[in-house]
Amino acid sequence: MNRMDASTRDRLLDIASEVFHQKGLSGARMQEIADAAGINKAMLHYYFKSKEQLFDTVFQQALGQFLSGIAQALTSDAPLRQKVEQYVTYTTEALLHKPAVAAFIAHELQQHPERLATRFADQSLINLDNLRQQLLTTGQPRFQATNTAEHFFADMVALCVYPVLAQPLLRRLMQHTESQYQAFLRERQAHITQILLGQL
Amino acid sequence: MNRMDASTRDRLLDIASEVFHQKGLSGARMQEIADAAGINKAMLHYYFKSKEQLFDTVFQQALGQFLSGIAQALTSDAPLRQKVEQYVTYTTEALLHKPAVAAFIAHELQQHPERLATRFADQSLINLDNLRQQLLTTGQPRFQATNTAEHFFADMVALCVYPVLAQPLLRRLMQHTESQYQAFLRERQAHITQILLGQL
DNA sequence: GTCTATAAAGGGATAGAC
DNA sequence: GTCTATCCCTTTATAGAC
Repeated sequence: MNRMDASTRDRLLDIASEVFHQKGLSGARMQEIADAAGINKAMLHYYFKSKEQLFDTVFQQALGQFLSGIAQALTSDAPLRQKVEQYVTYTTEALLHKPAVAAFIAHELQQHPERLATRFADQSLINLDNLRQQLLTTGQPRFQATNTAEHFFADMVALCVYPVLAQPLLRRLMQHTESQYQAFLRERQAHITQILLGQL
Repeated sequence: MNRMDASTRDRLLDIASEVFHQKGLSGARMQEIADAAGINKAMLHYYFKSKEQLFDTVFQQALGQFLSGIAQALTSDAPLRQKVEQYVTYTTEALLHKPAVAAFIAHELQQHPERLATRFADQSLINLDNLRQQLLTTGQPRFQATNTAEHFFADMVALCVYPVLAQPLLRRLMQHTESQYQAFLRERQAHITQILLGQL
């Protein structure tokens, strides 16, 4: 077999992801990726035409995974609490395995927001109306404010993602070891549901 | 006067900050900074020995401002609600003027957490004991849990910072214009205090 | 598919005139 | 203080042998 091997390509993608997540597009080096994979640059260019193309593949994959967690939670027709728990669990576990991915996406989107265009060209998969409806029908006064769904959504994502994204900072502020901080992040899952929904 | 002009240096720092905040250390180009300042690379190297040194200055300045907001809130002896309001206002306004700085700090610390060392070498300015005490004495059951101060603190920072940091993503998800999103961020100030402290 | 060698461009840094 | 010209290392990308 001499045609491009898909499993090799996937292996290279995984390795490239780690490097890109850590260093970003401009900080990553093709040489470093090749070294980590035990091949040379020429080989890497054989599988991916250019650094740009390799990066795009890595980035769209990371973004896709991140957005799919959101989309699943928002399009689900589960009750509110279950929806939240589902998102919090999914996101926390995903980020615990790839802590650098959140800062990576934020940093790269900062520079090129148009990279999102691909995702939202056809349909805006993510619709807050469903969530808004659920919030309003709780009857809770705090969920009657304007933009209640927008705030609730922003809160939920922020509470899950930021503590991972800012781990280097927060961990030092709290004087936690790495494993203490991981335990802290796990502890937050219940805490986040609590703070968002209270006794509901 | 032929000796290095401090006001020129400050002007260069401001311009360099914008570029570094947007593109990071590895993405920024000395040429671009020089162009934006209307000078040439040689001049830039006259004021700052190297790109590395220019970056360090920019980074430590950004980090210092970010941490000072936290330190002020935590060391203040104001009552809890006032403390929170103070932090939220300070941080929101600061980030509205420099939206890229949050992602910049996160991205650069991800790669070089040791850049924090300078800040925490002598004293750990930031101490959660004071906050913990205030939370416990509210009598509120939800503030009796373990790590209550850590969670409260992480929540507060996350709710303020993440929506700015992830603006390119969230803005598109919510289909807001830039000014709509800014209004949303201002609206969040009251919302964040409310969600953190409730009717307390 | 895999390698070595090298072309080609980019970008940080400095020499030296003014 | 400010500029032009240039050095030189790094890094992407490809040519071409096996």
